[in-house]
Amino acid sequence: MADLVELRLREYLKKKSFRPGDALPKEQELADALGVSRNVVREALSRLRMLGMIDSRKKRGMILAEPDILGSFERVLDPLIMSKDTLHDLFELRLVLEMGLADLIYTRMREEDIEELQSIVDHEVYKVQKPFRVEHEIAFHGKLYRMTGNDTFIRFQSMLLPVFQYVVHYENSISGNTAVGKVTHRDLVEILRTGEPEDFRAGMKEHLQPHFDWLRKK
Amino acid sequence: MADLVELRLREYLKKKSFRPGDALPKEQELADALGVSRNVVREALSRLRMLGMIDSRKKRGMILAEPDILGSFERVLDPLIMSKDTLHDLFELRLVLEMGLADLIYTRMREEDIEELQSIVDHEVYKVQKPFRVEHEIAFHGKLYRMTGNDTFIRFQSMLLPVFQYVVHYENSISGNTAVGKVTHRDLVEILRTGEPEDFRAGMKEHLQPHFDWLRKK
DNA sequence: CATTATTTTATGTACTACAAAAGAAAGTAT
DNA sequence: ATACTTTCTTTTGTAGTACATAAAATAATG
Repeated sequence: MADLVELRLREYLKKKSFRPGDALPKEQELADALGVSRNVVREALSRLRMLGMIDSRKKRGMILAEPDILGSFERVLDPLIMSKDTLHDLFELRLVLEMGLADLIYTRMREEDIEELQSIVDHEVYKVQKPFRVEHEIAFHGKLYRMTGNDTFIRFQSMLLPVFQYVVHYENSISGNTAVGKVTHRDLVEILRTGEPEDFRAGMKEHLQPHFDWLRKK
Repeated sequence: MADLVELRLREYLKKKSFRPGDALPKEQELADALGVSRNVVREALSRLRMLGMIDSRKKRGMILAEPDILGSFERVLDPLIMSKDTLHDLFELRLVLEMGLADLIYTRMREEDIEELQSIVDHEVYKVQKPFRVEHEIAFHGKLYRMTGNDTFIRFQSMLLPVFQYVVHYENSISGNTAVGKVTHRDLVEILRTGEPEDFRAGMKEHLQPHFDWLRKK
């Protein structure tokens, strides 16, 4: 019944339209008000605390805080305990995100971003073993996400990294070698320099084409 | 220090490489092993239970379960307690998702999906007040997400709905009226029938153009 | 008036006790 | 001997008490 108390607390916070920084009633009062023991209230509060919705200090009581949207997400994103289906779903999600990035990137990118991307592809070493390949992928695509200037986005993508690695590994074990698209990272940088968002989307599609092919095969 | 215990439990589960369905040690044993009271262990367990990582039944003990990736997410996605910045980030995320959907949709869509989309646009009433407009948006774009056949995706989008409404409302309060793109839902359906993924992406871009313009203005 | 000491108060942790549920075991009847 | 019922037994779930700890509020002191 800690579930219920959690729900009640949530409703309470909503109803009273608390703003971040406001103080909450003390644990014992909440327990009395809800007709449960302080123990149960603490379990529920512990959950909200984990989600970053509240912050509690001794004596001062508890304060409503701005929840960290992605914090809770990170805790369950462990490829080891995810079903293969979910992993696959997240892999597709990542593909969709990369395909949709173009407009946001073009809206926000600066000259120095291009330079950094160029530097990243210049440091890429070809025909190396898998671990390094994955590193390159992360460096390049990670920079693309950062260029959106969207913090939630950036964190989201870094959370999806282990999932990505896992699926790439899985993909490898089937087809034997890492699939590489016709459009390289270097090509994408060139497109960013001279092309339009549509061109970049088309290039990214080519770059990711092996993954899309793999999807279709399944 | 429930934070710590939570972390420890998580490490423990990872180290022992438990599979869903396996039984966990009982609460008292965990408490003894970690050198804390059963109370603290319960707080940590309560968190994991909330995340869907474990499932506990009386007498039978606790079982490791497959976490519900998005369940925890839903709990904090309340526009009321989110900062304006985060809301904005999520709005952008939604735009990116819609722009990237094309390929997945084309890979999975069936004839009856088109029919349903057609039915949705046929029922749209023009020049109606805002609440209905939002309803149409949800019906149409929601169907697009469902056409991907990706459950995680579908749930993710339904979670983002309130965020979307909130931002649309905010957008309205600034520009005075709801911005509408040159490409309508009806046009998009037609593209799905006869066009290629690239055409759909271009159409979607036009459809969402007012939102992108709004982003640039900020 | 400033600074220090004391008190008060709310959270954090530990421990005990008991209710409830559900599997395990024992007992009984056909 | 098997099927059914009854009685343990065990483990989670809830309640309540006690005390440590930290920090704010208040009192005391120079």
